Amino acid sequence: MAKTTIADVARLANVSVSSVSNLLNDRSQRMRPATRKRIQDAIEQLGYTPSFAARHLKTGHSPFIGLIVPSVADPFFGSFARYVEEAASEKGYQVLLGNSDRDPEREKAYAEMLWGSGVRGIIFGSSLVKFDHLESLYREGMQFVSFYRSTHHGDQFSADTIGVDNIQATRLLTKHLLALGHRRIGFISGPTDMICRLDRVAGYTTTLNESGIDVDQQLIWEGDHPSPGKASAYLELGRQGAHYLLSLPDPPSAIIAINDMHAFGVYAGARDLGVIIPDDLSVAGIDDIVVTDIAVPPLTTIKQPIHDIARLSVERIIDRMEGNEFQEAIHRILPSTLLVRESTTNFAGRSNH
Amino acid sequence: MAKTTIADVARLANVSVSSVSNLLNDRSQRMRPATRKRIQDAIEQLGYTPSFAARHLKTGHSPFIGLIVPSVADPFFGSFARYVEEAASEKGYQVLLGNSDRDPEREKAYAEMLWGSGVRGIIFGSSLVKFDHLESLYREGMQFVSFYRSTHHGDQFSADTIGVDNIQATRLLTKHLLALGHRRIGFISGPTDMICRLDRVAGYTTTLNESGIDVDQQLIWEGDHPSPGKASAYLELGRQGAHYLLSLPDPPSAIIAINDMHAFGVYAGARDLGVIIPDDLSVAGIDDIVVTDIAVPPLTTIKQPIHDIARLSVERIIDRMEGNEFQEAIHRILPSTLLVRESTTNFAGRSNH
DNA sequence: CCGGGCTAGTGTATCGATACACTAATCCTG
DNA sequence: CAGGATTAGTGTATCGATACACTAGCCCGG
Repeated sequence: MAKTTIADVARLANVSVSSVSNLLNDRSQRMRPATRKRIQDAIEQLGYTPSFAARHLKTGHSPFIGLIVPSVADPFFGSFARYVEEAASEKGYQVLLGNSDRDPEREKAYAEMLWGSGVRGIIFGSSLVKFDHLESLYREGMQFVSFYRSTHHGDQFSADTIGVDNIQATRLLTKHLLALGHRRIGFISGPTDMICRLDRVAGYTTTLNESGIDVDQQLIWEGDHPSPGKASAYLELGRQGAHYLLSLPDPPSAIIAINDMHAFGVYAGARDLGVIIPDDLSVAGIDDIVVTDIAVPPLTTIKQPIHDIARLSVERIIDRMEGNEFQEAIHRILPSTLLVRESTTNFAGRSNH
Repeated sequence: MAKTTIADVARLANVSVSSVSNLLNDRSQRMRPATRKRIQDAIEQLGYTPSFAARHLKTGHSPFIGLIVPSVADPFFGSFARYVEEAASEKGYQVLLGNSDRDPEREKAYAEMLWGSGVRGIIFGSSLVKFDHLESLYREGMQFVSFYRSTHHGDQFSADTIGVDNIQATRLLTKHLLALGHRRIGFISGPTDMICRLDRVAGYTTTLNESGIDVDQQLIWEGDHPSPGKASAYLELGRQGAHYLLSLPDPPSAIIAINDMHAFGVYAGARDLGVIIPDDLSVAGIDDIVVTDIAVPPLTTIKQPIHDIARLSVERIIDRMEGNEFQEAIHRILPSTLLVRESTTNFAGRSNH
């Protein structure tokens, strides 16, 4: 019951605590195999595990990384969290999870708690347009890696960013729909307080412009902030957006939603109004969350390489924490791919109404 | 950049470190208001935050709780994790997340890492039938609370269990389907290595028996373990199960799936075979995950009070960690409710084939 | 056979907070 | 006004590991 310490091991193995410590920290090059074995046996016998608290107190760093996402109840971030945890645990790190609901105050409070707990690196699963609230922590030495922040908008400090090209994502979707003959394409966005969202809107508008189509601002629906904590909030927003767009005098024949949850909300909204997908309306999302391919109809979407992103994020944050502090920030963009499924189809002309 | 310590504060406020520590730990009853203010000002001025590592080393406990779930990529556990984190952070605790894939080895390894990190309490989001692999940790003083483990099967030690009555859950579903006229009701279970699953199967079989219907073992499909890490694994299992059950010489007219993800797999499997839900086949799940009500058709399911369960779990684990160690284990069952939606309907007689 | 260099370790101050045993100064109370 | 009780603190050993400055013993060259 009483915790066994490094001293207990040293006593049993008849060596000094220093030697045990050296072995534990891979500084045992110049140690006789016999001695090494004695120590290892003692560790085994006592079931000794080092105290991270003591180690942390002495060395100043802990085997923890922070992960802040809007909400793990969102299937997309749930998957992301899962991969982050997996990669971290392979490297001997543990993940402290925080849900921010995209609230800068909560993000800041959380990050500060983490700092107090000895965490020196945080992965953000999503980022607000402004990063200012984290500047003071950065000054103290906290390291950041941010997923989902494709472009850097003159931040005051250097955080790694890893993600997909969000502009490219909506560009692919918009081109796909244009190729199917759609000309009035709606966009359901939610609040554009995050960089990924701004980029996604931009990809949509620039692609339309390049194709000689004027962007009709009426076709861009920007929802309010959802009430925090409700996993179904995005569905509801998508539904509201669909109601709005489909009730326009000249409604769109296709809708791009900012993510798959919003897209499924569009499914519900369309059903409310008796609009059939894909016959009357093509719908596309982004993320490829777990249920997209068994939805009815299966959802056309953009698949993000979130497994790779998670692993890379973990590698980077550990690199940064383990000392190579003043290296340049990296801004890595990984490719995303268009998955064409049955929710998008050829524009069949304006249905009679 | 250099961390400010309790000694810095004491120096600035012209008191001893003991006094600062006393203030920080609410032992300042007998301290002059003026002194208290001096200390508080010094803390403010220096931006001092206590080192959790040092505190932990001295006191033996840390502000962390562990949360082990099969996978946060599963929307159900994602929601659960979200609520656990919320409740914990309100109480000043942080959540360390682990994904076990229901592998006892991984559970054990994870729990031991947590112990080494100073974590003295773990919430399990799901539990394996056997808890033996955790016994040695329990001996050392680790506390456990387990969600989803409705009955206690003679464990060697006392862990709190909080959850829903899984027997009752499938009982409600089975009765509902019987009331609709269904007599051949299939059950898709996945491996029955977890208590909640055993209970769910039991609720189904006993209810059938009580109604004078012989349980046809052919109608119970037990899938293999899914490949770890794949969020879509349950969908695939449900699909396989549906293929099997619907290809029987005398197929069921209704299927209960062990959870909603499996149920959506049944949706996919039914579609593969041209079976229409609910006309040809009624389907019901358990969990009420986020997309159930916008599925086509919306899924009849059992809603678990997972928000309450999460909060209660956090309260209990903190209680247990904070010393009242040898209190009795509690076994709390919270009510779950049947949500009837459009995926279940009256048995219409055997469709011609 | 002396001394420099190497091997295989050892001894101990230290990280930052806490807990417990102290004590100086003041206040009663008989 | 002696002396016990109370108030408002203080001093320091301690938690468990690490880092760095040591050193005992041996080898080998000159």
